[in-house]
Amino acid sequence: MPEPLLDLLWRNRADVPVIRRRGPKARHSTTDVVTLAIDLADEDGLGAVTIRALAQKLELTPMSVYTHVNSRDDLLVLMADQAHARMTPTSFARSAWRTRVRRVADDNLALLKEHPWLLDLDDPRTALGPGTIAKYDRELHAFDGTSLDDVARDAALTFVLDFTRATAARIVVRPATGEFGELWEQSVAGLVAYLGDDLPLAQRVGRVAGEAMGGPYDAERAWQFGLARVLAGLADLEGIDPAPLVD
Amino acid sequence: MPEPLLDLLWRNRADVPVIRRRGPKARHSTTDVVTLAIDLADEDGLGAVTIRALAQKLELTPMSVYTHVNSRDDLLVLMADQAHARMTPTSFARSAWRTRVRRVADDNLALLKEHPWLLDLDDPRTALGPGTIAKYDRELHAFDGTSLDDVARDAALTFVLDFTRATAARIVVRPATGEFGELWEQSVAGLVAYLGDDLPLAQRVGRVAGEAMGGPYDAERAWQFGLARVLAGLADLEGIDPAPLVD
DNA sequence: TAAATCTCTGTACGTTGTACAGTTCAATGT
DNA sequence: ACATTGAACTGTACAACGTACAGAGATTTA
Repeated sequence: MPEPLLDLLWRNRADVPVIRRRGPKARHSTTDVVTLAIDLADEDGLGAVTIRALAQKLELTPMSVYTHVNSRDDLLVLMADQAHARMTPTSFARSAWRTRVRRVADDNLALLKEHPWLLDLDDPRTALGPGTIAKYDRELHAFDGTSLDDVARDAALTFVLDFTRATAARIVVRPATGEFGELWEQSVAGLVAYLGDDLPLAQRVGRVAGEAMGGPYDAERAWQFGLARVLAGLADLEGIDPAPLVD
Repeated sequence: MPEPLLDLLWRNRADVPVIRRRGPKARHSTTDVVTLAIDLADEDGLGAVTIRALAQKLELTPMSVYTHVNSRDDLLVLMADQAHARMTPTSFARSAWRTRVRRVADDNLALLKEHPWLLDLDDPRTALGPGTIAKYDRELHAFDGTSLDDVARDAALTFVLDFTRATAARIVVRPATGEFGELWEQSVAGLVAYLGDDLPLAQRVGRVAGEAMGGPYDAERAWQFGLARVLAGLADLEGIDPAPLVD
């Protein structure tokens, strides 16, 4: 039986590693397993990460996968932590907090674009992993030099990351083409008939926003809109807002 | 075979209803089916909404459920729309936009507390339903009298709702007690050992934020923090911000 | 009365996670 | 040297899921 999740998460520790195990050597390392699982998820989403598919990639039988992880849920946590650990953050250099926060948001958006399946994953145990904790620490430093106390600092970071995640979800999952597109258009046509002249505001705004969404520039625009709101909201908290130096 | 999803969503229309169907009368209305499905979800989450469980509640065989809905996915969309339709919004009265936006956020938080499963549901077809569209229209009106154009109005509402959803997700899903609690404490104990003295900022902030989260007041505090940021961010957009009248 | 078209049923299939009982093999204790 | 231990791996099997498909029975329409 594999080690508990916590130990698997921290498997790259310098401590206590080299107790030669008995039995045959494992054909794959834990990292191999997790990496291949991430490949599956990157290609076809979390749904494609089945024990059987993973076993095939590893050239093992399905049940042998359980030699390496205790359950599929544990595997997903390991995947998330590895993704967080492998993230390559933009340096904060000597920039003002606004710029640093912007970098945090941009980096997280990039992360979620690269690994959209992270959006479908919400296991609190992810917070136990070294990759996730290191990311948390790094991003907390974005607020260095501000007047935020510890609780506010955590809340502010959460605020930024929640925004990023929500917007990423809207940017990233865009099938919207192919034969699904036709079905959608049909539905919208029928919808117009049902709506008639009711709810004019919703119709007008929905149409405008929908058209804008068709264009390639809107995802970016929504992102900039929201990010500017986030920064303004946080600046308000600062009271006296040091003029952005690098923006 | 049941009608297409769009027609099921709009089944309460005054138009075209009374064409007497042939065969036997259905033992349940579509609304019955959806209501019972919502009951299941309210009690035990979306995972409890299985065709078989629903069939049992309806005193039908599993396959008979498909007389009323085309698929489980369609059912979920119907559930979401009904939840939106049954929402009882707080009146805007004659309040300032800040107050109105606050009401929108509060109402949505209440909705998500009542139906946490809405957090697990992300089918774009929900936007086709009358309940959802009416909600969209009502909430867009929160920005009446501001300088926002249509695109910005949609973006602003999205911004508020995304924040609400993210915070609700953190507030609502709190098992955290029972025997799971022990397992968690064990993990945290082990985690402390692994962490040692590394990442002091993450440790300090994480501890403080974590302790605050234990207390009953913090969920509320995070909510107020974020909501204040959202309002400040939007106020910034307004440029000249009319003093809040009712706050 | 016959045809059409509904509701509802029973059986069955494919896919999923994974429990359980082995088999094989390398390191350890004697 | 040899038995013991424990780890890696395998094969079979089960329960739960969504739902395809073929029909049975009821009720309206021609």
